Amino acid sequence: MAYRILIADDEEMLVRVLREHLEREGYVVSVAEDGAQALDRLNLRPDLILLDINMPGLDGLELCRMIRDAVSCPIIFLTARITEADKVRGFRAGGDDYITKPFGLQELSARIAAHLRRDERVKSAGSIVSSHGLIVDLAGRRVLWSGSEIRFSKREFDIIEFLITNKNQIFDRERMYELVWGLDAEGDSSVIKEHVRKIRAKLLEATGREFIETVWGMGYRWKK
Amino acid sequence: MAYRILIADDEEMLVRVLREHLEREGYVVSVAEDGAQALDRLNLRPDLILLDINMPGLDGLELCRMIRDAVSCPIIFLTARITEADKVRGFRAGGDDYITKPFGLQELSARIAAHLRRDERVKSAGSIVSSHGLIVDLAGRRVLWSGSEIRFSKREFDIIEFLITNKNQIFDRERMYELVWGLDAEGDSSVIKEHVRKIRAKLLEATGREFIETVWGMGYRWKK
DNA sequence: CGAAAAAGTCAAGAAACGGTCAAATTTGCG
DNA sequence: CGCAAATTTGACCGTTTCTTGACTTTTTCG
Repeated sequence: MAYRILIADDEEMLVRVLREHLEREGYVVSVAEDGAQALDRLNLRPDLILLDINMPGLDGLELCRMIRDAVSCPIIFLTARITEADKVRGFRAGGDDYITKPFGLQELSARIAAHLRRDERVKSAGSIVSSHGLIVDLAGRRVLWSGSEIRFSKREFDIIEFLITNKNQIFDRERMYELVWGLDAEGDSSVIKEHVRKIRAKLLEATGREFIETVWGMGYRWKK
Repeated sequence: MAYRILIADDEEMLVRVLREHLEREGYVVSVAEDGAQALDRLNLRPDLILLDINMPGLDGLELCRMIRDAVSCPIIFLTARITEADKVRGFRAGGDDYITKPFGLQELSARIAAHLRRDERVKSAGSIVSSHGLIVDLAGRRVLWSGSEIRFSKREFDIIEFLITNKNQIFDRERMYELVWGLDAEGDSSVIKEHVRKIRAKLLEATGREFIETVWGMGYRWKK
């Protein structure tokens, strides 16, 4: 299946060239001309986003953060010129790479391919996710905080893994129960209340922070 | 629950064959013979639309855009022949796929299935819809306005989600009650008055704008 | 104008939900 | 088998949210 690339840029000429080039390489391209449209187009679940950092409307970095909240695909900034400070801010906001205008199409293609490959690897490897300094090692099934391990039982880790890999999404207890215990599981989803309590207690004790948020009537979510 | 497919095409023979074939595959099929009828049938909330691009009356692309304004389901164009330029225009107008006549029923089935699967993924993954700067995060079940969150209760969010994903359509309270609470719900649809009041108050307080419009005697609609 | 229908407002009781705890049951392991 | 840890269950309580019904305002139309 073809990779989907979202171009968020308002320079018509540039967009036209990019679209043509990328479509020739077999990508499915969609375009957004401003921030709001870009957010809207996330519906299409792009595999990679090319984001012009200077678009009308929303601030580019802010936009990047919002995109990051919704999808996890690589984001490459397109930008006129860039300082070291810009770079740092960009990476903080969740960008993965920069390419400064004007750029060659060959170079762009190479970077896109690299990111897609890397993303593919990460997805399949199942590895480490971190969240405000908390390191969750999915392969090793351990949670680390400033060097030392916080111990969780199997169920507890299952729940953490589930929530953290679906960061910022909300799941009610029914749904979590189905997805963590399995569709065919019988039993009462209210067990989750108890597990969540334990997880929270351990995390709070070790880190002093709250990671799991309750949204009344809707469910739980892992804070970004 | 069976998927609903809307066929918008005026060639009687073709429609008859399609209907029979799709019904045999378990879909619920409805047919529109011109643009106006197609728009009307959107009430049935189809899960996918097969749209003949050359129908009497409205221009096909224009029709596609109007459909797109109202519903978000996949739209597959049925067309006699197609150039690259047509394709681009079609995608711009919000089409998702093309299939050129004459086509095999097998191929059509495959494409339909693929789109329904993808759409299901998107729906369950949840996504983001924006409306005049208001950002509704379906997965995170929250509403953002210029960076900060406007809090809504579950029912309130359900209603917002429903209206905004059916932008520009009007729903009377009965219908909204059925579709948001569920067909089997018992109770009085006049609760909606109260929820709408709360939603409006919160939105107005935060944004200074009206998003939900009352159409006297008809119902409510989310302003485009 | 004036009556009837539709929509909006408000307050209060009902219902649903989440957090907590302790006790019961199951599981893993020596 | 038998112990300890993990998991599940059920009950309770304070809170938040939902619903209801009475009442007011707005709109329509004879």
